[in-house]
Amino acid sequence: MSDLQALPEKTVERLSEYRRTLLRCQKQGITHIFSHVLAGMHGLTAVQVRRDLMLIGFTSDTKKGYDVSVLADFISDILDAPQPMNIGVIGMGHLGQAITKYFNSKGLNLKIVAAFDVDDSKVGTEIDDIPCYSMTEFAERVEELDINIVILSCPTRVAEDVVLPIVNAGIKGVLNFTSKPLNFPLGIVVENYDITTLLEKVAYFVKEQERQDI
Amino acid sequence: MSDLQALPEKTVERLSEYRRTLLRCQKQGITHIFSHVLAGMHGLTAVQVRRDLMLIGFTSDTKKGYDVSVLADFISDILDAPQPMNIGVIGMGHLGQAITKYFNSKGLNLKIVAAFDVDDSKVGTEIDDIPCYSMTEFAERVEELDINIVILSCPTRVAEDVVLPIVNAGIKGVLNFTSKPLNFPLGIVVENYDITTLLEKVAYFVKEQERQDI
DNA sequence: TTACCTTTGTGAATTATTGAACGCTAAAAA
DNA sequence: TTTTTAGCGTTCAATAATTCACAAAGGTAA
Repeated sequence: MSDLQALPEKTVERLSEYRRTLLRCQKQGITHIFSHVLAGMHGLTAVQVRRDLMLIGFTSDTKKGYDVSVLADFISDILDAPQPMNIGVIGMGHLGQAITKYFNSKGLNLKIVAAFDVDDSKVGTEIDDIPCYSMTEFAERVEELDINIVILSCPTRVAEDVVLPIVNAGIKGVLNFTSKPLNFPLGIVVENYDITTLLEKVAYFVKEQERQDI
Repeated sequence: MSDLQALPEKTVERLSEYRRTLLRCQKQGITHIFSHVLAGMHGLTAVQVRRDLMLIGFTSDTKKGYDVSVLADFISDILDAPQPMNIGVIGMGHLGQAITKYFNSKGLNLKIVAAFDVDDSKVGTEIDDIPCYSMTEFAERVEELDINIVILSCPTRVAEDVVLPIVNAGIKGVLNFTSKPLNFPLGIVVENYDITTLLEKVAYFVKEQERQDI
Protein backbone atom coordinates (compact mmCIF):
# COMPACT_ATOMS: atom_id res chain seq x y z
CA MET A 1 0.00 0.00 0.00
CA SER A 2 3.06 2.18 -0.22
CA ASP A 3 2.49 5.08 -2.58
CA LEU A 4 6.20 5.69 -2.76
CA GLN A 5 9.22 3.54 -3.36
CA ALA A 6 12.10 3.92 -0.96
CA LEU A 7 14.25 6.74 -2.29
CA PRO A 8 17.86 6.44 -3.47
CA GLU A 9 20.37 7.06 -0.71
CA LYS A 10 21.89 10.03 -2.39
CA THR A 11 18.52 11.64 -2.87
CA VAL A 12 17.72 11.23 0.81
CA GLU A 13 21.00 12.90 1.72
CA ARG A 14 20.32 15.79 -0.59
CA LEU A 15 16.76 16.22 0.61
CA SER A 16 18.04 16.58 4.14
CA GLU A 17 20.40 19.26 2.92
CA TYR A 18 17.79 21.03 0.86
CA ARG A 19 15.54 21.24 3.86
CA ARG A 20 18.19 22.80 6.03
CA THR A 21 18.95 25.36 3.35
CA LEU A 22 15.27 26.09 2.90
CA LEU A 23 14.81 26.69 6.60
CA ARG A 24 17.74 29.08 6.52
CA CYS A 25 16.14 30.92 3.60
CA GLN A 26 12.86 31.06 5.44
CA LYS A 27 14.53 32.85 8.33
CA GLN A 28 15.96 35.37 5.92
CA GLY A 29 12.49 36.09 4.58
CA ILE A 30 13.01 34.45 1.22
CA THR A 31 9.67 33.04 0.07
CA HIS A 32 10.54 31.53 -3.32
CA ILE A 33 13.60 29.86 -4.75
CA PHE A 34 14.49 28.64 -8.23
CA SER A 35 15.87 25.17 -8.78
CA HIS A 36 19.14 26.51 -10.10
CA VAL A 37 19.59 28.76 -7.09
CA LEU A 38 18.98 25.93 -4.66
CA ALA A 39 21.32 23.81 -6.76
CA GLY A 40 24.04 26.44 -6.73
CA MET A 41 23.94 26.60 -2.98
CA HIS A 42 24.83 22.93 -2.84
CA GLY A 43 27.23 22.72 -5.72
CA LEU A 44 24.74 20.72 -7.76
CA THR A 45 22.98 21.10 -11.09
CA ALA A 46 19.41 22.35 -11.39
CA VAL A 47 18.40 19.13 -13.10
CA GLN A 48 19.44 17.14 -10.09
CA VAL A 49 17.35 19.27 -7.77
CA ARG A 50 14.33 19.00 -10.02
CA ARG A 51 14.70 15.27 -10.33
CA ASP A 52 15.00 14.82 -6.60
CA LEU A 53 11.78 16.75 -6.17
CA MET A 54 10.19 14.73 -8.91
CA LEU A 55 11.09 11.55 -7.06
CA ILE A 56 9.21 12.67 -3.99
CA GLY A 57 6.30 13.86 -6.10
CA PHE A 58 6.63 17.53 -5.45
CA THR A 59 5.47 19.96 -8.09
CA SER A 60 5.32 23.71 -8.12
CA ASP A 61 2.17 25.45 -9.26
CA THR A 62 4.04 28.54 -10.32
CA LYS A 63 7.09 29.46 -12.33
CA LYS A 64 8.34 31.93 -9.80
CA GLY A 65 10.40 29.30 -8.12
CA TYR A 66 9.48 26.83 -5.41
CA ASP A 67 7.61 28.09 -2.37
CA VAL A 68 10.21 27.78 0.35
CA SER A 69 7.88 26.94 3.21
CA VAL A 70 5.70 24.56 1.24
CA LEU A 71 8.70 22.66 -0.05
CA ALA A 72 10.33 22.46 3.37
CA ASP A 73 7.13 20.99 4.78
CA PHE A 74 6.81 18.59 1.90
CA ILE A 75 10.32 17.29 2.44
CA SER A 76 9.60 16.92 6.13
CA ASP A 77 6.61 14.76 5.33
CA ILE A 78 8.88 12.49 3.35
CA LEU A 79 11.86 12.33 5.67
CA ASP A 80 10.34 12.51 9.11
CA ALA A 81 8.54 9.80 10.96
CA PRO A 82 5.09 10.68 12.32
CA GLN A 83 6.48 11.12 15.80
CA PRO A 84 10.01 12.20 16.72
CA MET A 85 12.57 9.45 16.92
CA ASN A 86 14.50 9.06 20.13
CA ILE A 87 18.23 8.68 19.99
CA GLY A 88 20.84 7.42 22.40
CA VAL A 89 24.52 8.31 22.36
CA ILE A 90 27.01 5.65 23.34
CA GLY A 91 30.25 7.22 24.47
CA MET A 92 30.13 10.67 25.99
CA GLY A 93 33.66 11.83 25.24
CA HIS A 94 34.39 14.92 23.22
CA LEU A 95 32.76 13.59 20.09
CA GLY A 96 29.65 12.45 21.92
CA GLN A 97 29.33 15.78 23.64
CA ALA A 98 29.88 17.70 20.45
CA ILE A 99 27.15 15.76 18.70
CA THR A 100 24.77 16.12 21.62
CA LYS A 101 25.28 19.84 21.95
CA TYR A 102 24.92 20.25 18.26
CA PHE A 103 21.63 18.45 18.04
CA ASN A 104 19.85 19.84 20.98
CA SER A 105 20.31 23.33 19.68
CA LYS A 106 18.31 22.41 16.59
CA GLY A 107 14.59 21.86 16.30
CA LEU A 108 14.76 18.51 14.64
CA ASN A 109 12.48 15.56 14.49
CA LEU A 110 15.31 13.62 16.09
CA LYS A 111 15.91 13.87 19.78
CA ILE A 112 18.84 12.73 21.82
CA VAL A 113 17.27 11.52 25.02
CA ALA A 114 20.05 9.62 26.73
CA ALA A 115 23.78 9.06 26.85
CA PHE A 116 25.60 5.91 27.85
CA ASP A 117 29.14 5.61 29.09
CA VAL A 118 31.30 3.22 31.03
CA ASP A 119 33.02 6.06 32.87
CA ASP A 120 31.55 6.01 36.37
CA SER A 121 32.33 9.66 36.94
CA LYS A 122 29.88 10.56 34.19
CA VAL A 123 27.14 8.08 35.06
CA GLY A 124 24.36 9.71 37.00
CA THR A 125 25.21 13.20 35.82
CA GLU A 126 23.60 15.30 33.15
CA ILE A 127 25.59 16.64 30.23
CA ASP A 128 23.82 19.36 28.30
CA ASP A 129 20.54 18.31 29.88
CA ILE A 130 20.97 14.74 28.71
CA PRO A 131 21.09 12.14 31.47
CA CYS A 132 24.09 9.84 31.35
CA TYR A 133 23.53 6.18 32.20
CA SER A 134 25.77 3.19 32.62
CA MET A 135 26.02 0.73 29.77
CA THR A 136 24.85 -1.96 32.18
CA GLU A 137 21.38 -0.49 32.16
CA PHE A 138 21.31 0.00 28.40
CA ALA A 139 18.52 -2.43 27.62
CA GLU A 140 16.09 -1.12 30.22
CA ARG A 141 16.65 2.51 29.32
CA VAL A 142 16.17 1.81 25.64
CA GLU A 143 12.87 0.19 26.49
CA GLU A 144 11.84 2.89 28.94
CA LEU A 145 12.75 5.84 26.72
CA ASP A 146 11.69 4.21 23.46
CA ILE A 147 15.06 4.68 21.81
CA ASN A 148 15.19 3.65 18.15
CA ILE A 149 18.59 4.80 17.02
CA VAL A 150 22.03 4.97 18.61
CA ILE A 151 25.05 7.04 17.79
CA LEU A 152 28.33 5.26 18.42
CA SER A 153 30.94 7.75 19.54
CA CYS A 154 32.90 5.51 21.86
CA PRO A 155 36.55 4.58 21.40
CA THR A 156 37.12 2.20 18.51
CA ARG A 157 38.56 -0.51 20.71
CA VAL A 158 35.28 -1.04 22.56
CA ALA A 159 33.03 -0.71 19.51
CA GLU A 160 32.75 -4.45 19.08
CA ASP A 161 31.57 -4.87 22.66
CA VAL A 162 28.42 -2.86 22.20
CA VAL A 163 27.18 -4.69 19.13
CA LEU A 164 25.41 -7.43 21.01
CA PRO A 165 23.72 -5.12 23.55
CA ILE A 166 22.50 -2.99 20.65
CA VAL A 167 21.06 -5.94 18.81
CA ASN A 168 19.46 -7.39 21.91
CA ALA A 169 17.89 -4.12 22.89
CA GLY A 170 16.04 -3.99 19.58
CA ILE A 171 17.75 -0.90 18.20
CA LYS A 172 16.79 -0.26 14.58
CA GLY A 173 19.48 2.13 13.37
CA VAL A 174 23.13 2.79 14.12
CA LEU A 175 25.33 5.69 13.18
CA ASN A 176 28.84 4.45 13.79
CA PHE A 177 31.65 6.97 14.14
CA THR A 178 34.28 4.52 15.29
CA SER A 179 36.98 3.23 12.98
CA LYS A 180 35.70 -0.30 13.26
CA PRO A 181 33.18 -1.18 10.55
CA LEU A 182 30.44 -3.09 12.31
CA ASN A 183 28.22 -5.80 10.98
CA PHE A 184 24.68 -5.98 12.24
CA PRO A 185 22.01 -8.47 11.29
CA LEU A 186 19.69 -7.65 8.43
CA GLY A 187 16.94 -5.31 9.49
CA ILE A 188 19.21 -2.93 11.35
CA VAL A 189 20.22 0.14 9.38
CA VAL A 190 23.90 0.97 9.76
CA GLU A 191 25.97 3.86 8.58
CA ASN A 192 29.68 3.61 9.20
CA TYR A 193 31.23 7.06 9.13
CA ASP A 194 34.84 7.11 9.98
CA ILE A 195 36.37 10.54 10.12
CA THR A 196 39.78 9.16 9.31
CA THR A 197 38.47 7.81 6.05
CA LEU A 198 36.98 11.14 5.12
CA LEU A 199 40.21 12.94 5.76
CA GLU A 200 42.29 10.39 3.94
CA LYS A 201 39.94 10.69 1.01
CA VAL A 202 40.38 14.45 0.87
CA ALA A 203 44.14 14.04 1.17
CA TYR A 204 44.21 11.53 -1.67
CA PHE A 205 42.34 13.76 -4.08
CA VAL A 206 44.45 16.76 -3.11
CA LYS A 207 47.51 14.70 -3.87
CA GLU A 208 46.08 13.53 -7.19
CA GLN A 209 45.07 17.01 -8.20
CA GLU A 210 48.57 18.29 -7.60
CA ARG A 211 50.09 15.37 -9.44
CA GLN A 212 47.99 16.14 -12.50
CA ASP A 213 48.72 19.86 -12.42
CA ILE A 214 52.40 19.23 -12.87
CA MET B 1 53.51 10.07 -17.01
CA SER B 2 50.88 8.87 -14.61
CA ASP B 3 50.77 5.11 -14.49
CA LEU B 4 47.47 5.18 -12.69
CA GLN B 5 44.21 6.93 -13.28
CA ALA B 6 42.61 8.69 -10.33
CA LEU B 7 40.60 6.10 -8.46
CA PRO B 8 36.82 6.14 -7.95
CA GLU B 9 35.77 7.90 -4.76
CA LYS B 10 34.20 4.83 -3.28
CA THR B 11 37.29 2.79 -3.90
CA VAL B 12 39.44 5.36 -2.12
CA GLU B 13 37.12 5.24 0.87
CA ARG B 14 37.26 1.49 1.01
CA LEU B 15 41.02 1.37 0.61
CA SER B 16 41.36 3.60 3.62
CA GLU B 17 39.17 1.21 5.55
CA TYR B 18 40.98 -1.88 4.30
CA ARG B 19 44.26 -0.44 5.46
CA ARG B 20 43.00 0.24 8.91
CA THR B 21 41.65 -3.27 9.19
CA LEU B 22 44.89 -4.71 7.88
CA LEU B 23 46.90 -2.81 10.46
CA ARG B 24 44.63 -4.18 13.16
CA CYS B 25 45.17 -7.69 11.81
CA GLN B 26 48.90 -7.13 11.77
CA LYS B 27 48.86 -6.30 15.44
CA GLN B 28 47.02 -9.50 16.13
CA GLY B 29 49.70 -11.46 14.33
CA ILE B 30 47.60 -12.36 11.31
CA THR B 31 49.90 -12.62 8.30
CA HIS B 32 47.49 -13.56 5.51
CA ILE B 33 43.88 -12.76 4.76
CA PHE B 34 41.46 -13.97 2.09
CA SER B 35 39.43 -11.53 0.07
CA HIS B 36 36.18 -12.88 1.43
CA VAL B 37 37.39 -12.48 5.01
CA LEU B 38 38.45 -8.90 4.47
CA ALA B 39 35.16 -8.31 2.72
CA GLY B 40 33.17 -9.82 5.55
CA MET B 41 34.80 -7.48 8.02
CA HIS B 42 33.44 -4.54 6.06
CA GLY B 43 30.08 -5.87 5.04
CA LEU B 44 31.18 -6.12 1.43
CA THR B 45 31.48 -8.86 -1.15
CA ALA B 46 34.75 -10.59 -1.98
CA VAL B 47 34.47 -9.47 -5.57
CA GLN B 48 34.38 -5.88 -4.54
CA VAL B 49 37.55 -6.24 -2.52
CA ARG B 50 39.32 -7.96 -5.38
CA ARG B 51 38.11 -5.35 -7.85
CA ASP B 52 39.40 -2.55 -5.63
CA LEU B 53 42.77 -4.22 -5.42
CA MET B 54 42.76 -4.75 -9.15
CA LEU B 55 42.21 -1.04 -9.66
CA ILE B 56 45.34 -0.20 -7.72
CA GLY B 57 47.28 -2.92 -9.50
CA PHE B 58 47.84 -5.18 -6.53
CA THR B 59 48.22 -8.88 -7.13
CA SER B 60 48.91 -11.69 -4.80
CA ASP B 61 51.59 -14.20 -5.65
CA THR B 62 49.94 -16.89 -3.61
CA LYS B 63 46.53 -18.40 -3.08
CA LYS B 64 46.85 -18.40 0.66
CA GLY B 65 45.27 -15.01 0.89
CA TYR B 66 46.83 -11.58 0.67
CA ASP B 67 49.93 -10.84 2.68
CA VAL B 68 48.66 -8.43 5.29
CA SER B 69 51.80 -6.33 5.63
CA VAL B 70 52.54 -6.18 1.94
CA LEU B 71 49.02 -5.15 1.08
CA ALA B 72 48.92 -2.51 3.80
CA ASP B 73 52.13 -1.02 2.47
CA PHE B 74 50.87 -1.15 -1.07
CA ILE B 75 47.72 0.73 -0.15
CA SER B 76 49.81 3.28 1.69
CA ASP B 77 51.83 3.88 -1.44
CA ILE B 78 48.62 4.64 -3.28
CA LEU B 79 46.85 6.75 -0.69
CA ASP B 80 49.64 8.61 1.02
CA ALA B 81 51.59 11.53 -0.31
CA PRO B 82 55.40 11.21 -0.26
CA GLN B 83 55.61 13.42 2.80
CA PRO B 84 52.98 13.77 5.51
CA MET B 85 50.29 16.37 4.87
CA ASN B 86 49.79 19.05 7.44
CA ILE B 87 46.33 19.86 8.59
CA GLY B 88 44.73 22.80 10.36
CA VAL B 89 41.56 22.71 12.39
CA ILE B 90 39.27 25.72 12.27
CA GLY B 91 37.05 25.83 15.33
CA MET B 92 38.34 24.26 18.51
CA GLY B 93 35.04 23.48 20.21
CA HIS B 94 34.08 19.98 21.27
CA LEU B 95 34.09 18.65 17.74
CA GLY B 96 37.42 20.19 16.91
CA GLN B 97 38.96 18.83 20.05
CA ALA B 98 37.49 15.40 19.51
CA ILE B 99 38.93 15.23 16.03
CA THR B 100 42.31 16.50 17.16
CA LYS B 101 42.58 14.06 20.02
CA TYR B 102 41.48 11.27 17.80
CA PHE B 103 44.05 11.93 15.12
CA ASN B 104 47.06 12.56 17.19
CA SER B 105 46.69 9.22 18.86
CA LYS B 106 47.10 7.52 15.49
CA GLY B 107 50.22 7.15 13.46
CA LEU B 108 48.88 8.54 10.25
CA ASN B 109 50.40 10.25 7.31
CA LEU B 110 48.18 13.19 8.20
CA LYS B 111 49.17 15.52 10.95
CA ILE B 112 47.16 18.18 12.68
CA VAL B 113 49.69 20.92 13.28
CA ALA B 114 47.55 23.91 14.24
CA ALA B 115 44.15 24.98 15.44
CA PHE B 116 42.40 28.27 14.75
CA ASP B 117 39.67 29.89 16.76
CA VAL B 118 38.11 33.29 17.29
CA ASP B 119 37.77 32.67 21.02
CA ASP B 120 40.51 34.77 22.63
CA SER B 121 40.61 32.58 25.68
CA LYS B 122 41.85 29.71 23.55
CA VAL B 123 44.26 31.64 21.38
CA GLY B 124 47.82 31.28 22.55
CA THR B 125 47.16 28.07 24.45
CA GLU B 126 47.86 24.51 23.50
CA ILE B 127 45.12 21.92 23.33
CA ASP B 128 46.36 18.37 23.16
CA ASP B 129 49.77 19.66 22.18
CA ILE B 130 48.36 21.60 19.25
CA PRO B 131 48.94 25.35 19.34
CA CYS B 132 45.81 27.44 18.95
CA TYR B 133 46.07 30.59 16.86
CA SER B 134 43.74 33.44 16.07
CA MET B 135 41.96 33.40 12.72
CA THR B 136 43.55 36.78 12.00
CA GLU B 137 46.91 35.12 11.58
CA PHE B 138 45.53 32.28 9.49
CA ALA B 139 47.35 33.10 6.26
CA GLU B 140 50.78 33.46 7.80
CA ARG B 141 50.52 30.29 9.85
CA VAL B 142 49.36 28.31 6.85
CA GLU B 143 52.40 29.52 5.00
CA GLU B 144 54.75 28.97 7.91
CA LEU B 145 53.53 25.50 8.81
CA ASP B 146 52.90 24.38 5.24
CA ILE B 147 49.28 23.47 5.86
CA ASN B 148 47.53 21.84 2.90
CA ILE B 149 44.18 20.82 4.30
CA VAL B 150 41.75 22.30 6.82
CA ILE B 151 39.03 20.73 8.88
CA LEU B 152 36.05 22.99 9.42
CA SER B 153 34.55 22.31 12.82
CA CYS B 154 33.35 25.80 13.61
CA PRO B 155 29.71 26.77 14.19
CA THR B 156 27.66 26.72 11.01
CA ARG B 157 26.81 30.39 11.20
CA VAL B 158 30.42 31.45 10.71
CA ALA B 159 31.26 28.86 8.07
CA GLU B 160 30.74 31.28 5.23
CA ASP B 161 33.17 33.74 6.77
CA VAL B 162 36.16 31.45 6.52
CA VAL B 163 35.75 30.57 2.86
CA LEU B 164 37.66 33.55 1.55
CA PRO B 165 40.56 33.25 4.00
CA ILE B 166 40.85 29.58 3.08
CA VAL B 167 40.93 30.30 -0.62
CA ASN B 168 43.38 33.16 -0.25
CA ALA B 169 45.72 31.13 1.91
CA GLY B 170 46.07 28.57 -0.86
CA ILE B 171 44.48 25.66 0.98
CA LYS B 172 44.00 22.65 -1.29
CA GLY B 173 41.47 20.54 0.57
CA VAL B 174 38.58 21.14 2.96
CA LEU B 175 36.70 18.74 5.17
CA ASN B 176 33.56 20.63 6.15
CA PHE B 177 31.59 19.45 9.17
CA THR B 178 29.28 22.43 9.33
CA SER B 179 25.70 22.30 8.10
CA LYS B 180 26.41 24.87 5.44
CA PRO B 181 27.43 23.34 2.12
CA LEU B 182 30.31 25.44 0.90
CA ASN B 183 31.34 26.22 -2.63
CA PHE B 184 35.01 26.59 -3.36
CA PRO B 185 36.64 27.38 -6.68
CA LEU B 186 37.70 24.53 -8.90
CA GLY B 187 40.98 23.05 -7.80
CA ILE B 188 40.09 22.89 -4.13
CA VAL B 189 38.87 19.50 -2.96
CA VAL B 190 35.85 19.76 -0.70
CA GLU B 191 33.96 17.18 1.29
CA ASN B 192 30.83 18.36 3.00
CA TYR B 193 29.95 16.02 5.84
CA ASP B 194 27.04 17.13 7.86
CA ILE B 195 26.30 14.93 10.82
CA THR B 196 22.66 15.95 10.79
CA THR B 197 22.31 14.61 7.28
CA LEU B 198 23.81 11.29 8.26
CA LEU B 199 21.46 10.91 11.16
CA GLU B 200 18.43 11.93 9.16
CA LYS B 201 19.42 9.41 6.54
CA VAL B 202 19.58 6.62 9.11
CA ALA B 203 16.25 7.73 10.53
CA TYR B 204 14.64 7.73 7.10
CA PHE B 205 15.70 4.20 6.27
CA VAL B 206 14.68 2.98 9.70
CA LYS B 207 11.28 4.47 9.10
CA GLU B 208 11.05 2.94 5.63
CA GLN B 209 12.12 -0.46 6.88
CA GLU B 210 9.42 -0.43 9.50
CA ARG B 211 6.84 0.74 7.01
CA GLN B 212 7.62 -2.17 4.72
CA ASP B 213 7.59 -4.72 7.50
CA ILE B 214 4.00 -3.97 8.30
C1' DT C 1 52.01 -37.46 -8.95
C1' DT C 2 47.07 -36.91 -9.79
C1' DA C 3 42.69 -35.21 -8.71
C1' DC C 4 40.08 -32.07 -6.36
C1' DC C 5 39.09 -27.87 -4.10
C1' DT C 6 39.47 -23.03 -3.37
C1' DT C 7 40.91 -18.51 -4.44
C1' DT C 8 42.21 -15.13 -7.55
C1' DG C 9 41.84 -11.79 -11.53
C1' DT C 10 39.02 -9.96 -14.95
C1' DG C 11 35.70 -9.39 -19.14
C1' DA C 12 30.82 -8.86 -19.59
C1' DA C 13 26.35 -7.80 -17.85
C1' DT C 14 23.58 -5.36 -14.65
C1' DT C 15 22.21 -1.74 -11.80
C1' DA C 16 22.54 2.91 -9.83
C1' DT C 17 23.37 7.67 -10.59
C1' DT C 18 24.04 11.75 -13.17
C1' DG C 19 23.68 14.76 -17.22
C1' DA C 20 21.73 16.43 -21.73
C1' DA C 21 17.72 17.55 -24.34
C1' DC C 22 13.13 19.15 -25.06
C1' DG C 23 8.21 20.16 -24.96
C1' DC C 24 5.20 22.77 -22.02
C1' DT C 25 3.60 26.76 -19.70
C1' DA C 26 3.60 30.73 -16.63
C1' DA C 27 5.47 35.20 -16.35
C1' DA C 28 7.44 39.32 -18.35
C1' DA C 29 7.96 42.43 -22.15
C1' DA C 30 6.51 44.74 -26.16
C1' DT D 1 -2.87 41.07 -26.90
C1' DT D 2 1.10 38.99 -28.93
C1' DT D 3 5.70 37.81 -28.48
C1' DT D 4 9.54 36.53 -25.93
C1' DT D 5 11.81 34.56 -22.17
C1' DA D 6 12.94 31.36 -18.64
C1' DG D 7 11.93 27.76 -15.44
C1' DC D 8 9.69 23.17 -14.76
C1' DG D 9 8.81 18.22 -15.40
C1' DT D 10 10.24 14.34 -17.86
C1' DT D 11 12.38 11.22 -21.10
C1' DC D 12 16.34 9.45 -23.00
C1' DA D 13 21.45 8.93 -23.14
C1' DA D 14 25.89 8.65 -20.72
C1' DT D 15 28.59 7.59 -16.95
C1' DA D 16 29.80 5.36 -12.59
C1' DA D 17 29.53 1.47 -9.56
C1' DT D 18 28.48 -3.17 -8.56
C1' DT D 19 27.61 -7.96 -9.42
C1' DC D 20 27.87 -12.21 -12.32
C1' DA D 21 30.40 -15.69 -14.39
C1' DC D 22 34.36 -18.18 -15.41
C1' DA D 23 39.16 -19.31 -16.78
C1' DA D 24 43.56 -19.96 -14.60
C1' DA D 25 46.42 -21.63 -11.09
C1' DG D 26 48.10 -22.49 -6.30
C1' DG D 27 47.27 -25.47 -2.45
C1' DT D 28 45.85 -29.83 -0.34
C1' DA D 29 45.12 -34.61 0.22
C1' DA D 30 45.22 -39.13 -1.32
